[in-house]
Amino acid sequence: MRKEAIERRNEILDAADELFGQKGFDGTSTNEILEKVGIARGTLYYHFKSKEDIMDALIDRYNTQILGAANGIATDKSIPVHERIVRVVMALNVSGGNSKEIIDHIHKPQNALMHQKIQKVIINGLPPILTEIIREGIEQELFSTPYPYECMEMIVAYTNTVFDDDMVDLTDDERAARIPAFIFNVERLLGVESGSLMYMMKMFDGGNGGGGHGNDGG
Amino acid sequence: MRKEAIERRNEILDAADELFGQKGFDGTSTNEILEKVGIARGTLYYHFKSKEDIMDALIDRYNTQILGAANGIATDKSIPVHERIVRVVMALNVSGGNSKEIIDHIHKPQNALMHQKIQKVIINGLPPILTEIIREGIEQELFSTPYPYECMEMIVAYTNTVFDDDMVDLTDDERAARIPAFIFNVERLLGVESGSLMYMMKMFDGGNGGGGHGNDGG
DNA sequence: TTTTATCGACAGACAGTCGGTCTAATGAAG
DNA sequence: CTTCATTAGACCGACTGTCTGTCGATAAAA
Repeated sequence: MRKEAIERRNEILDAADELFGQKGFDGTSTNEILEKVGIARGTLYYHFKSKEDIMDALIDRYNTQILGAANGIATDKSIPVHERIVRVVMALNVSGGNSKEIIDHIHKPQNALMHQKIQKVIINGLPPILTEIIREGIEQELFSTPYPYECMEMIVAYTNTVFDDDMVDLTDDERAARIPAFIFNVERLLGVESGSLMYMMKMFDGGNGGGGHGNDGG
Repeated sequence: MRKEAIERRNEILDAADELFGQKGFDGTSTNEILEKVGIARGTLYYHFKSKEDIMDALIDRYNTQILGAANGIATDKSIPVHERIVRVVMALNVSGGNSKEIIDHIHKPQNALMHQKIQKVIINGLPPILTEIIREGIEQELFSTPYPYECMEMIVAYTNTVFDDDMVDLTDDERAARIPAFIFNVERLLGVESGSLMYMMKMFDGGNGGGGHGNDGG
């Protein structure tokens, strides 16, 4: 019945996480949250100052998870530079990583505000991580750009927008067709020879399960 | 007192437009709207089926205005190809065009859903318009890319994200520093020689009034 | 005893509904 | 031409149910 504050907080966050994911932020009432946890109204507001405060705390969790995962990949020097970049970006947008579930969660129509807040974290948090990889690649003379940061910013902005089910309605085929174009553009941005990153196609296919977000194409 | 339905509808939309711009969608109550128009509750719901319905109608208006303006510039063959592109993009993001006011309007923290809906219109509606310009530029051998559409999609996604006050917190100086990098990257994407688009810097400066979204930097 | 966690009744605000009213136009009867 | 009945569209405002956030009381730990 009575619990440590942190424990209760997490119970509330877990419940909210699930409910927001199912019904969206606006579609979930505080009553539903506290009923799910099995606490009274006052308790909820003892731990959180508002409903939005719950969402912000949830986003903090996501932040840690998403950027932590990204950082983990980014600093793993056993993975070749090329591959690291794709993996970091893919972890968010295409493949079936941990953070992918979060992102999918967020991509419900009712979650506009949460979506925006997560996007903000990604667009501000991911480029610095990726830029470090690029610098490494520049040192190894794999890439060549005077603006590694802005380069990454552009790539992240793109993938977060276009490979976002809410923003651009693409069939699986259309999405697949975007990938060579995307790789081509990335090659140009990073100043590498055309075709030299095309081998990454297979990573998208593999991570994607042959289709995209929905069921896989037969 | 008694008016044509279309007229009333527009009165309501005008009021909602202003109020949403000042206080955001969530921050504006239907009472405020109907008081501003000077009508009763029932009247509001006679003309619109819900509050969100009002927002959607408002967005339809924006669509027409934004994409209409973009199209007007895009098809004006008296403007050189290079300049047309910048102008179309700038009309949304940087300069003080008509649609800029709408965009600024939308960039209030409380307007996440409206923001998202407008972004969706832009990311889906603008690249086709811009792609036509690019094709013209390719014919004139100004540009060279096998993926004009995806190129434009990337540029639009970028400007809509990074030059968006809500998404990336940039000082006026930081924003100004992004511009040469942005132009450089666009040059690479469009396959033109480095520096050949740099003259466009002045367009950003001019349209921007020397600063950015806030008061101009001294 | 003091602090920390919990409770649940309550207030205030809001979106959307519903039965009813008002008005202008139409048209038929006087 | 006038008068009265009818109708449909525009409008009204009280009301309902729901929701968020507050507060004083209370129980359990420290």
